[in-house]
Amino acid sequence: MARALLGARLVRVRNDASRLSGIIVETEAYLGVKDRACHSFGGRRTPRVEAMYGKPGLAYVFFTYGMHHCFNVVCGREGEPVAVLVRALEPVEGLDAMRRLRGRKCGDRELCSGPARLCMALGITLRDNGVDLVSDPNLFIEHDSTRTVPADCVVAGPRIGVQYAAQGGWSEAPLRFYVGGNPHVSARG
DNA sequence: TGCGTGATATTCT
DNA sequence: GAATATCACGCAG
Repeated sequence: MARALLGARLVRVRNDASRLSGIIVETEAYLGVKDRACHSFGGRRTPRVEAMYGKPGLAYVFFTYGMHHCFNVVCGREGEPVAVLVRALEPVEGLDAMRRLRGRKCGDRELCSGPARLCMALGITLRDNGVDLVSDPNLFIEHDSTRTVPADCVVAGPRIGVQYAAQGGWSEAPLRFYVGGNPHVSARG
C-alpha cells in the first residue's frame, strides 16, 4: 500500500468548496503489532491508536512533539492495526491557501515536504482522526490509474526518525518509499 | 546544530 | 491521581 499510494492525490475540500491537493510522493509503511516503530506494536490499543484498528481507508491522525500532526492511511483489515504514513506531497491545487495555512513564507518545495508540513498545508488536525477517506466529502484520496508512478522510479530506504526501534532491525528496514528525484520529498534522506 | 511544546504511555504512589 | 520520559518534526540560528 505504501508503494501504491505514491502518485495518488490527497484532497482537502474546504468549507468554501475550494480544493487543496497534492500528489503523494513519499510514504512509510508501519506494519502493526510486530513492528517496533509502529504505535500498535505488541498490540497496544489505546484511545490514540484506536483508529488504526478500524477498517481500511480510515485516516489515522496523531499529534506529536507538542506541535505537529501526522497523517496516516489505515490499510489493514479491520482489527489489524497497520497504516501508511504520508510524508510528502507535490502540491497541485490551492497553493496560495496552503501558504496561508503554513503561516510562513515558503516556496513550493517547502509547502508539503514533511509529514507535519503537509498536515499544516491541508489543515489536517485531530478532528480528521478516524474519518473515512472513502466516503468523506472533505478529505479523500483520488487515484488516476493512468498516471501511476513507474516501479523503477520508486526508491526504498530506511524510515525517518525511528532509531528507538532498532531492536529487531525495525529502524533500518526499507519501509520508506519515495519518487526518485522528485524535489518535493522531505529533506531528511 | 539545538531547541520548543504538550499529549500520551508508562510507572509510581 | 500524579510524576516522568518520550516522541513518525520543523524552525531559527
